[in-house]
Amino acid sequence: MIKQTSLKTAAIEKSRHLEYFNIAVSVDCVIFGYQDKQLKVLLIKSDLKEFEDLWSLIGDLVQPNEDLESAPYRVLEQRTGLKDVYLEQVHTFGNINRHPSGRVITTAYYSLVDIKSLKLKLTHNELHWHNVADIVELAFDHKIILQTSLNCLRERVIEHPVIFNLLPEKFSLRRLQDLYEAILGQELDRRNFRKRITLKNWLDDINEMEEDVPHRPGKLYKIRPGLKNKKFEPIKIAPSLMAV
Amino acid sequence: MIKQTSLKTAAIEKSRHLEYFNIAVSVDCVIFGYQDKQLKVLLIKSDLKEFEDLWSLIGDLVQPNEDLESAPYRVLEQRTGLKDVYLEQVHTFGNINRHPSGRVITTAYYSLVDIKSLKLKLTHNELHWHNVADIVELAFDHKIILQTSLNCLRERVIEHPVIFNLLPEKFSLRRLQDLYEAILGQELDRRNFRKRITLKNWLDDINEMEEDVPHRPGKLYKIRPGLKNKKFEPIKIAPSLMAV
DNA sequence: AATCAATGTGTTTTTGGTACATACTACTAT
DNA sequence: ATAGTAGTATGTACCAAAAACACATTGATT
Repeated sequence: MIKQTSLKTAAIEKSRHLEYFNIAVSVDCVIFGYQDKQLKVLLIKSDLKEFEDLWSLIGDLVQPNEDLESAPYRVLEQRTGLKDVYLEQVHTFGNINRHPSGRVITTAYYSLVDIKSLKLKLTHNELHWHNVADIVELAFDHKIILQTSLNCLRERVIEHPVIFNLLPEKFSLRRLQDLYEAILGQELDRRNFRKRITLKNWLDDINEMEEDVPHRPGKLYKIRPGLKNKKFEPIKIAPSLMAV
Repeated sequence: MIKQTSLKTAAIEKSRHLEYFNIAVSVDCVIFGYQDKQLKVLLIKSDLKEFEDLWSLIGDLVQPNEDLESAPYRVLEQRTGLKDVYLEQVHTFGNINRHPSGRVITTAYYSLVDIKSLKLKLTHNELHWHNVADIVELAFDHKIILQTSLNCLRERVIEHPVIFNLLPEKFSLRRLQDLYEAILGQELDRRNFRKRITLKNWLDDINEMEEDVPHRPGKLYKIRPGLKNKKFEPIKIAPSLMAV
């Protein structure tokens, strides 16, 4: 198993003895998942004595021969085996004393993954899923990083079809609504929710029904092909709020 | 006069000979201004032979003893003499080859300043204001940084009262609308614009009129005290789009 | 005095969001 | 088998905000 965190710490301790502008650069991944109506985040036990018994985000130093953007993909693949995940840069955190072992600036990314698709790989591992809502403290400044990421996710999820990265391929509208509620932290009206989702035209009705549910089964849907990992980035023309 | 860019380049060239994870960290400031109905950005002549005759953003390496967030404030004060400017982190750029002198990861910030308030300091200087709309090429990856920053600014300006950092203390609604149009890149309807601005309740009518204008003078306004540099950050509750 | 160019405001229409009620389907307990 | 329960599924009325739009006002210029 990979023991990256120790490597990272050792390297950071080494770096503090170098001169002038020697600052270590890392990435930290806020890996979101969804299970049992709860938004989850994948955490690892901190290996620093300063943060004993605290959990931390999964991160690593940026390698000299890799693009910054590539680092979180590498970290995610090393930790979870997943490729082609949805990743989004959130913010860069660089307070002087944010890392006890030395000067480290970290760029935070959040990722959305389907917990079921990597369940087996996590057994016998120091990684665990935690309910986002229940987290009270994390190592380093990772609590703030988590909060910032969650805020970004909340904004993003409303207008862009990224939420489906957290769900299995087929899902009912009820499950989708549960997920929205878990992310947004508030209950939604079922009828209005369904209206708006159909309006967005993100879903394909696949003519299947839920099975083995203890009630009337709901219809199953898939995300329309091509939408799931699409990046909807900057080149957004001026919004309508102040239109002519 | 400060000759930071050369220092930065020299330091970067030195750093490439250091081992392993030695990556330089810089900040780049996209300093927006507004004049003659044009959105402007403050640029400096690149001092790298690779980018001869190209302009670049104003940046510097992050010092080992300063917070990342402090660096852009320092850069801005050194370059323009301005304190208490409005600054916002945009994104961090870290492609391997983005800087020809070595591995540099840069965090971009944008800033909004009133051009008039620092006009004198820029004479006999290698700094110049450029029309954002006219820029076709910049040194490094600064064109993309500029575009990304502009997109952030566009989003921000709609909901938050930050635009006033670009204006003198007193201004007419017409000037404000011109500025919105310059930023958003589209024309706005005067009546709807005024309605929405008054609805936002950001302005104080100071009972003064424009002077020396070749037409009917308009009323002058100020931003309401306390709003100008206020940060309206993350703790934003779930938006109304999907409310109960 | 008449014209021009800008400021300043009000009304209607349309759209989209919110609130809300009822019918339908499957499983469960009697 | 029947009634009850808990979920799915859908439609309608109301309200607020955004867009489209027209006219009166003020001051400078001719």
